[in-house]
Amino acid sequence: MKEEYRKLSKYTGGIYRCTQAYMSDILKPYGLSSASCPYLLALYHEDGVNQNQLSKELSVDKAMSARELKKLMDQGYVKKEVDKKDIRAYKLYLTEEGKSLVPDIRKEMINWNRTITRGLDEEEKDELMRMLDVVLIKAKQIRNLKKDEE
Amino acid sequence: MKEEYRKLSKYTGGIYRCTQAYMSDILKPYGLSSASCPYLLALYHEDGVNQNQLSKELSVDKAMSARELKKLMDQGYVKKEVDKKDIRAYKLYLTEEGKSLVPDIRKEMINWNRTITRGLDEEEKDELMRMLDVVLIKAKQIRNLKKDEE
DNA sequence: TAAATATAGTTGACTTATCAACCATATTGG
DNA sequence: CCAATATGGTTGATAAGTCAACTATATTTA
Repeated sequence: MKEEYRKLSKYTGGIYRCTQAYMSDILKPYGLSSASCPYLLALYHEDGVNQNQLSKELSVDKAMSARELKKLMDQGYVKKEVDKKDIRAYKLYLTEEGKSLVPDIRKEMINWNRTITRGLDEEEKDELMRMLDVVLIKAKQIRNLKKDEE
Repeated sequence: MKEEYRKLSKYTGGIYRCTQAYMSDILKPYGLSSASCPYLLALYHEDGVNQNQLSKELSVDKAMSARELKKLMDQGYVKKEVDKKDIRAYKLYLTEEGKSLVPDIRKEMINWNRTITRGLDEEEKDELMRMLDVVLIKAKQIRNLKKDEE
């Protein structure tokens, strides 16, 4: 990786921040923020998970999830159910209203991703995703390892 | 990109956040934050730039740069000089103290990047960086375009 | 050259995100 | 079984980052 000592985080951070800025504009008319969007998209595909699982899936702190999910519940897009097998935990679901929002948001997200990856062919995009997946898994592993040391 | 509609920002965001968390621990003994680190590394390579140029290079808002650079100046790691050709602007430099910090930080950053990219061979890493570069350039373009519309 | 516009930097209000401490319940191992 | 430990969720404090409004100087153009 030669001189690329700082670039990985420059790239990931930069792309992420541009994405947030863009989506934040797109989501404003829906009364949604760029931070709440990942929750809607994730719950659309995986019902009934709890906040910790969701936080890990999205690589964010569970405190963040607690607050964002509270907003989404207040807006009526997400509902919680106590998990009968573990009364500390909630099972999370989209409401009908929440579900109806997702297709549009998803389209916008696809559109943005397609736009910023013009310049790569389909095969390269697949490669990029595969490699980012490898890197993210590793990065999360180390982060969790560090937490266990404490 | 099939079903990958949300994943690019999941990956970039996730990798970025893990990196921040890791570097934040590493930098604590130096009295530095993960947010100030990019400035030290960037200035080590490119002296005499101004805050706007630096902000663009790092894909952050200039307000962020103003505040982080102020901290670094208070700590004695960065100094400003009024640009004689444009008295609105400052030219930014690392102090000797600032310069002496960089090699260690850089080593840590390289080490982290090497660790999270284990699983990719050298050729793949180069490919990854090249593709992320293409994507970031595009993402920044659109972001700037949007600003001009306003 | 004067007016219009653009650019550099700062600040206040706000969003996004983390960490640490905490409560309550679950799980594990003596 | 029960003590120790782990896990799910919440909250307060704080860091990271954006946006919009502003001041001051530069640049463009009519």
